[in-house]
Amino acid sequence: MAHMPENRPYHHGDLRAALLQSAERTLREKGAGSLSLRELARETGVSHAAPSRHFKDKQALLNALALAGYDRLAEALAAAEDPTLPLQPRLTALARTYLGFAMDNPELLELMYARKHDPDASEQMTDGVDRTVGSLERVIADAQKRGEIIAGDPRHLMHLTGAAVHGVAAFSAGGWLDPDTAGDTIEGLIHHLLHGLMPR
Amino acid sequence: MAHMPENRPYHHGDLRAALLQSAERTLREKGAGSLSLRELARETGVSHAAPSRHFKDKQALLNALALAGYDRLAEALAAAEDPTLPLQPRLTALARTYLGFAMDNPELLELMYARKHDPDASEQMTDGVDRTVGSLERVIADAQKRGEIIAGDPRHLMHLTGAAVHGVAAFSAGGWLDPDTAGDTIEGLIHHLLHGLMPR
DNA sequence: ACCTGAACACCGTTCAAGT
DNA sequence: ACCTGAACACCGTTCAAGT
Repeated sequence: MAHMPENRPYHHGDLRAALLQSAERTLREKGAGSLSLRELARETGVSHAAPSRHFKDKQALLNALALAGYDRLAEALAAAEDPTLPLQPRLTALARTYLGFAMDNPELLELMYARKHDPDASEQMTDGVDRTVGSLERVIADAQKRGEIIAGDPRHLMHLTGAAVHGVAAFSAGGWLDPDTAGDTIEGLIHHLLHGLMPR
Repeated sequence: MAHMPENRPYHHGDLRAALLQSAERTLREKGAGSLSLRELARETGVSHAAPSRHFKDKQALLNALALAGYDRLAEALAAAEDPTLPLQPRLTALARTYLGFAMDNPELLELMYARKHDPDASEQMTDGVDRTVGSLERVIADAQKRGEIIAGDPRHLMHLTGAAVHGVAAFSAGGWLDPDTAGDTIEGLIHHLLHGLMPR
């Protein structure tokens, strides 16, 4: 009458991780709007009340997804950071990486920047944003030291550059910018930010 | 026993407009997440099934809200357009207007750029974006004619500039950029886009 | 510690029927 | 034409109870 393996209490090991993984699939395939805790529980083969042991409510699960997103984005940016490159290609590589993440994970990006601040989780979010834009700050500070970029508060320049890159990425991920030319647009953005739009 | 004025069939005139108005209040006060058709109907004093005569489903109501948002934004931008101004202040005025709209209507902005495309309503959305960025295109084309901006596809320059401005606005509205310095950031963005970040 | 089952108060959508 | 009332199939959240 033993109809279940005995090596785990009820399910297949780590419900929390299983829920997050299933949630990310649903997010990618059907969007954040049609993500239901009950359906998630169903897919994972667990009762509808089980998730509440791991996430106090739906928002907590969404927050966890967003935080994981920041981890992956920050990692991708760190991997794209190449201090041996000249300034412009170095910045362009970062911007292209951000754009790539946005187009591969449009729903996740939306979630990451959604204004649903559990005032406590909002700390972690701000930290996620900081880590994400942090690679930019290093590049800018470096370039200033070498005199390749004008002086000025590096955080101000970072915010401005980061926001601009995010704007192109958000437009592209949202479908308002032709995906085929999004790469050119982001390249043009970096170029014109560095050289200016005015003649000479 | 006449407990209702006879000059209207059931409710107070224009249910569609009443629903939209009530929805926009809820959007501003409690966010898009807690916007329910049933509660809207309750507030408007009508049965929960009544809204369906005016909006085929919830998404249709959200689309209508977003479209109204584009109308208001495009109108504000058109009002801020001053062809007698020199290039930089002229662009800065547009960017500041966009930023102001974003900070006054953060939830509405999110809705306007949400990727929930009923493939039919998506046409109207794209049109809304076009009208919104359209004022930018005129400024850029003008400036090119006067030789104040380098030659090149004006639509490319418009997309790039528009996306950058949107990025700063989205960061500010989302709370990732200090609201007190958002104005400086957007001014810096326009300045550096025109003059470049590189020395000389 | 971790999960279940039942219960509660909500949803959006549909559809016959009323005025 | 416009709205109602009832019905259906879902939700998220909570909580006693089981293992």
